[in-house]
Amino acid sequence: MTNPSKSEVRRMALVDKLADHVLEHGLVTASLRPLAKAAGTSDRMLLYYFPDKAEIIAATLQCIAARMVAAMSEQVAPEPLSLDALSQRLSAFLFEERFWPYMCVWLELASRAGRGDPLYTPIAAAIGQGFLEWGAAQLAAPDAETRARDAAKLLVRIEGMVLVRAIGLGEVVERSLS
Amino acid sequence: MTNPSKSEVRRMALVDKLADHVLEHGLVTASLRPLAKAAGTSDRMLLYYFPDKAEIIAATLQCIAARMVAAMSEQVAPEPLSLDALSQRLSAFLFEERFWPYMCVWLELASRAGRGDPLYTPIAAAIGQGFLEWGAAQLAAPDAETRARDAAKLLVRIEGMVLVRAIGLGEVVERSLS
DNA sequence: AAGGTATTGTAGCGACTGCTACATTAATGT
DNA sequence: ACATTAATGTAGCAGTCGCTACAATACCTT
Repeated sequence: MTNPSKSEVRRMALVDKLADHVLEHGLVTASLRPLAKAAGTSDRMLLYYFPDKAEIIAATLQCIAARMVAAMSEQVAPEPLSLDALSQRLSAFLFEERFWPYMCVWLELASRAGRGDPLYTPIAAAIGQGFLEWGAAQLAAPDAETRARDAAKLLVRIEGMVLVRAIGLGEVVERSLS
Repeated sequence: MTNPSKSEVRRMALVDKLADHVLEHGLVTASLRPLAKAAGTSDRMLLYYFPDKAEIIAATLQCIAARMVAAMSEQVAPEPLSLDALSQRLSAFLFEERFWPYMCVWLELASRAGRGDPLYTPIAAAIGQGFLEWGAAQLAAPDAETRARDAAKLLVRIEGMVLVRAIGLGEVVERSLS
């Protein structure tokens, strides 16, 4: 059922602009009026298209996650890679300037999920799971067990690199890859 | 110069209670009135002992960091350990219930530092550096270069485990350690 | 006891928060 | 052309934010 019911289309266009704003400024400053202004509308209209702020943020984060998934789909290697090779490759593009905003939002999301916030926890878990599967599909592994373990190691590694870089220790990330 | 100038003592006692509150509820809800209530005083008094909120938070975070450092000092192994062994040992106690609040605050701190916030960035970097040195001192390594590299790997690994666990994928952390 | 300083309470300011009531305009179907 | 619904603006509410002016108390020195 294609359901582009006009208002649905409008909602999506709105969410797209909201995603831009959140990627640029983060979740901390994501209050209704600034968000609305960034989307070229009013807080009134945001709450016309969505029941409340929580749903606005959820939709925005899902949009951001979808963009990230799309970007990562383009990054599939032509052939399976070892854990080290994939770590290297992954870090190389996750730290590109255009991707870093996603990582920043991802960190904010994780920090909220860590506190058990019911809005953010399931979204974060889903995205993490997506990362994990993406990695598992790219890894060269002799058997399923090794694949699962290496995928777990990969996830831990890249998330660690993201966090370490976020706190300004980018050179430590480099050193860890050597 | 011991400078327990009465008001200094009072300040420190205050900060101690603020640290408790932040560890329990996080930075998101750390606004003046709730903080003051948790410390058994008023927002008015918080701003009597500190010039502004930024300094209050900075002092509180430094207190939290100091507690963490103290806790980790007790966790030194009797002898140098391999990277894997130390990872295991470290994760074992960082994920204890009493330490997890520190990790949650640490995540919040990192997410703010990632956005370049001038208040949080230097504090986060200093704590990260501390982690790094703690690890380097515990690692068994044939030479300085290996030690530095392994310490970097250790930091990335444990930060990754913290983040992955925060998003609810604790079992992935386990798998990555196997 | 007097005077000065350190500490604390009360009250509030202006800005912002999520959200809503009410009214108006625009689009749509009949 | 008219009635109905969808979309939007205006205004505001009750609450919170960081912060401050003013006044009162408590304490300490002389």
